[in-house]
Amino acid sequence: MCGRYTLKTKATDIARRFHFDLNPGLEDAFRPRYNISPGQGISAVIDDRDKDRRVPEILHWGLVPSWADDPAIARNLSNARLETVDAKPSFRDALRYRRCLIPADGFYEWKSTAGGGKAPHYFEVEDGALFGFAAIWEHWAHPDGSEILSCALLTTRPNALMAPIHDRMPVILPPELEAAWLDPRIINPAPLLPHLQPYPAEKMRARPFSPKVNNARLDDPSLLSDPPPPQEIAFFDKLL
DNA sequence: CCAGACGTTGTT
DNA sequence: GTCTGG
DNA sequence: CCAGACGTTGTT
DNA sequence: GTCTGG
Repeated sequence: MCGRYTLKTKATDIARRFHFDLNPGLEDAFRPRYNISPGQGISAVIDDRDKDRRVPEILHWGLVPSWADDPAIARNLSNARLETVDAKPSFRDALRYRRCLIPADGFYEWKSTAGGGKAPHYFEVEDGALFGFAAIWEHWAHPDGSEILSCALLTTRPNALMAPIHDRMPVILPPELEAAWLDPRIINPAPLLPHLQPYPAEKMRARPFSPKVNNARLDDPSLLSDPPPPQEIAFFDKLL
């Protein structure tokens, strides 16, 4: 699955890469992040049909279906399986009408170890370049009148690079598909889905990571230079 | 017809 | 074991 | 995703 | 809201 990622690229570079205007007031939302977790507000890019342009949006990571009685259901819906997303009542409308892209420049997956432990690994695309996770979003009206905008990241089977670490991986949009994925005029997503594949392993790289990332309160650049456990380095070296 | 679920991950 | 916080 | 809490009463 | 189970 995908339950943690980074977005450390400068806000102006993110806006340029995904073609949106960086409105004032988004400085904090787009501050460099090294440990983004479910339950937080995350930066997304959507195509606003009325304005006919791409806009940044802050969405709660964890989707709340519009019919939900309790928004706490979001805790279980931070991901949506690509294989079934078009059939699930919780996701179907969002897939048709509310697709979005989540800017990122790396993500974490945990490898279950023999002793029942978890060893984090860090994954990047194209030598650390920005990319977009394929995601869907939804709105939920609170009885008190307030509204929650929320999202779920799509997942799929792992590519060859990820398979030794984990049995799922997030769906990363091929850049040439980004425009169609965001296009709100496309309300039949079926032709898009075959283009969503496990991202090519040869365009990604991976490394074992410091267990400090386990603690979601730690969100600073020192994580990236903190050494991983020696046994995980050894495990990783054997894969090559 | 009404009642009750609706989801993912990991783990067993 | 399960729920909440980050 | 992982980490960490998880409870009451009375009193200050 | 919509689908499934009874």
